[in-house]
Amino acid sequence: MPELVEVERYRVLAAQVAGWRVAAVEAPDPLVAPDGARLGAALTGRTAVGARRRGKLLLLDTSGQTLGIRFGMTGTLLLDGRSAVDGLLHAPAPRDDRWVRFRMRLVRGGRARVLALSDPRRLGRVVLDPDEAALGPDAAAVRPAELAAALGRRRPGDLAGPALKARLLDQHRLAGVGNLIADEVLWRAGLDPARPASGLSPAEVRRLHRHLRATIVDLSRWGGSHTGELMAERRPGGRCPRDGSALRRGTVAGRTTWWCPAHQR
DNA sequence: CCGGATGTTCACCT
DNA sequence: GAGGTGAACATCCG
Repeated sequence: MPELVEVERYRVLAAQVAGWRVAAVEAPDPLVAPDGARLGAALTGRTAVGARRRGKLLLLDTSGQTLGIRFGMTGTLLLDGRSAVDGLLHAPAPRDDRWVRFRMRLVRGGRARVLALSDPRRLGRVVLDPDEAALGPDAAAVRPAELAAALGRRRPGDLAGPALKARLLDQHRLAGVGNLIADEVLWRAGLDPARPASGLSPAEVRRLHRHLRATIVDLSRWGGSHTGELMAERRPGGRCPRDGSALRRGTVAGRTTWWCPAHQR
């Protein structure tokens, strides 16, 4: 379920344990939390300091090392058994205890809280000191010049080059945009997902930037990546909410992509 | 039973 | 080296 919009909610949730001391760590799934023993040893006894986010990566700083959580497609963060996205979920509700792949008990003044990762599909990852520098600028705060840089410049002799959507999804260049946000942004900006990214005019880059930022604000307010205007039409027979054209479905950058052939150019 | 899924990574092409 | 494609990961859902 998580793209940047969801992970930001997780960050707010995780920030609640700032000042609490880690009393115990459970990492029973070696796929999701490789080297769980080292994780426990590093974190136990440390105090949580604060929570940050870069793209889809959640970072929990402690008095020792930093805990990094990636949520994959179906991961959800729980605090005391409750999710930050309860009632807004598109993915299965985190009701099943079998889906808890990582759990941390924190204490302060005789009270205890539990921060946990629920992830049915087990594509999430829990690691120590993740490489934050490998991620591009955060999409929620990206500036126009940074977006232009992320799209890349046309090199002499290049006729085509990578697709616009592929660049938006490339976490090394721009962090936080996932498949649903990408389609929503491109639909709003009236840009064809398969267009060469380096072929955008300066005016188109500014338009894309404006819609990227506005989309993230809107989806955050409305409740998640799946609350976009295009979302309801991502189905056979779906029509463009703007002009009523039949939407197209295809594969761009290896992901299922929906777009309006009439107004996305 | 089958197809698809909000992500990342890797092998293998061109 | 750069991009694209497809598979893999493992599980649930419609």
